[in-house]
Amino acid sequence: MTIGGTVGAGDFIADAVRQDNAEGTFSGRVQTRFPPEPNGYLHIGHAKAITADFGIAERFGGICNLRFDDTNPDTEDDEFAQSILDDIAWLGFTPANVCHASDYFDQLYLWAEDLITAGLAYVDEQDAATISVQRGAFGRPGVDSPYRDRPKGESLDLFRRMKAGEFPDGAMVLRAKIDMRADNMQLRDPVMYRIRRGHHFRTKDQWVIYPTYDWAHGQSDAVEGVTHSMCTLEFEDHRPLYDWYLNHLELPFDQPRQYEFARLELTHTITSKRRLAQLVAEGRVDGWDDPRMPTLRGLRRRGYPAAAIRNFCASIGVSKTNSRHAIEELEHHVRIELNRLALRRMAVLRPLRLVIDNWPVNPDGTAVVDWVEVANNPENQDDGVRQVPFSGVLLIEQDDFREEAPPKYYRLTPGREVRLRGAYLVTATDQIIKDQAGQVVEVHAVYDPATRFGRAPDGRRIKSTLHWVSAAHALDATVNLYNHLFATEVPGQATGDPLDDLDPKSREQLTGCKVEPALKDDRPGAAVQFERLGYFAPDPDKPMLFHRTVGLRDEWAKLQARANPGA
RNA sequence: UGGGGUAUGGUGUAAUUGGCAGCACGAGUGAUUCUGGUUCAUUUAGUCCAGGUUCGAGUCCUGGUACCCCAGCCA
Repeated sequence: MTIGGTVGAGDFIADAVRQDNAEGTFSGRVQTRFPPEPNGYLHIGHAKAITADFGIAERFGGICNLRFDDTNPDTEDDEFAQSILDDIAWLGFTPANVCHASDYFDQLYLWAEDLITAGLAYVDEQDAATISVQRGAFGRPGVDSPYRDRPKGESLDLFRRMKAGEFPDGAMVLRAKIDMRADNMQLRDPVMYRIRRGHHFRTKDQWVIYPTYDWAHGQSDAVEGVTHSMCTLEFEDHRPLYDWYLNHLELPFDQPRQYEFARLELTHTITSKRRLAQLVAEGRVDGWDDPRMPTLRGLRRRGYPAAAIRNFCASIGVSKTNSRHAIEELEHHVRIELNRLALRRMAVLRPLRLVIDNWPVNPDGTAVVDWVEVANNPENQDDGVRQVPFSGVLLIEQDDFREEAPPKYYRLTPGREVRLRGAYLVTATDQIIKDQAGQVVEVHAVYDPATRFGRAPDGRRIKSTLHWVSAAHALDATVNLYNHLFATEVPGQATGDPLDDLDPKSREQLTGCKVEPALKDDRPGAAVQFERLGYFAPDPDKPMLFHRTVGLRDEWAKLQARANPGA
């Protein structure tokens, strides 16, 4: 996939693959994997990893597996596994195989016995705190466990009895015998197995010992025939361990190689699974699929097309630099997609009555109703047209009328002609009705009958086009405005708990909104609208654009700044 | 404190491995437009610092600086 000309040039992992192919390292074979732990929902950060994993495989004619890294029964659940499956499919990727680390528990166990037999692993009966102290510290070497040099036969016996369930949780662990004085902390006799009586969502209660990440990961890669194993930067220190295990085992394939890249960070966005889980647990959001959440499901509910997320991930590429991308970059890709495929609808969030004084009436005194034809999507004729009822009493957005127009304000103001989208050109009169508080509640205008469908026969230029609904036909709607959860972020000021930085306006509920009748079929009650992008997504997979709300908030701020340069 | 990494416009990311610092987002300006959207044109601004090698350094050498990761029986 080539997006914006930035991909394909050469991220460093692709370079490595090309070099391997040139040298015949894996006989030209390329295989990757996406290895989530099923302990939460996928978020935008995972999308980057997925895109990289599947992308590398695809670019080099290889395959990519989905592998659940399910080595910790305490935190994992089938609910999460299912959601991950769904989200990957929604994103548009198809794993070559769906695998589980737990599929390899037998093989892992056998390999562990091999290591013990080779004198490269031992059972340690100390508790976690003691082992931790013995590990030493940065710049200070660790000390050997008193069990480090126990006879192989003794370790083997103990390890078998660990598996058989003869010891309580935490009583002992299996450790690799590497080097307690290594500069790299990962090499100070890491734990390979621990006793854990948690209920595993796949293997149930079959096992009471579970492999750690480090012991399971590289070996799982090897079993599957992975060639290029990509993970995030914090595992760089683990690579020597990854290699050490593999070096001491008999492998069915060439030894895989681990590559690390920077995880995705986005402004205004929390991409820590732990934090997101906390938000859900504390009830600060409605769930993992709350439209304010940066989870794939949240983004989907917010109306983000999968293609936009894919394109974004492809465009930012893969590097080892810790960086934080601007959320605007993601939004840019969302706009591109939405502009292409979103259906347009008209809605009025804060209604203002607009009365057309010269609108005709029927012989019985009722107002004429003119069903005008409006394109569903001007960017795509195939989306067709719909009929929208126009009549003498309309509702427009309060923001679209100003009694006294500031400079550069092009919308309705007394004496000015604007276009009502798809309908007629109208000119506001001086007649303005206000309530006791001085608020404008009704505006009057006259229409030009020669401008049906918004076309001016004389070709006169109209600066502004407003959206509108017919008061008699409009549907009542409650609209939820959703925004990023962490919109209040200030650069360099994010010292405290990011959860204290929630944007209180990340969700606003507007009642008394009016939407055009065509939205009846689109379940307006369930509507989700994201104001900064201005789209409307009653059905997450069928986004719709609101007219005129695009960038309104920002534009309005600019407008006011221009109008009052001093303020 | 030891080890492992990373530094290129406001934000990200490239540079054929020593040869004109390119692209995207953002921002500014103008044009177009039945969404103040889109589209088009255009402007702005960059190699962490100090030395060195070289005809020539983002790239090589020396010495600094800043930031990230590592002391779970989490992943």
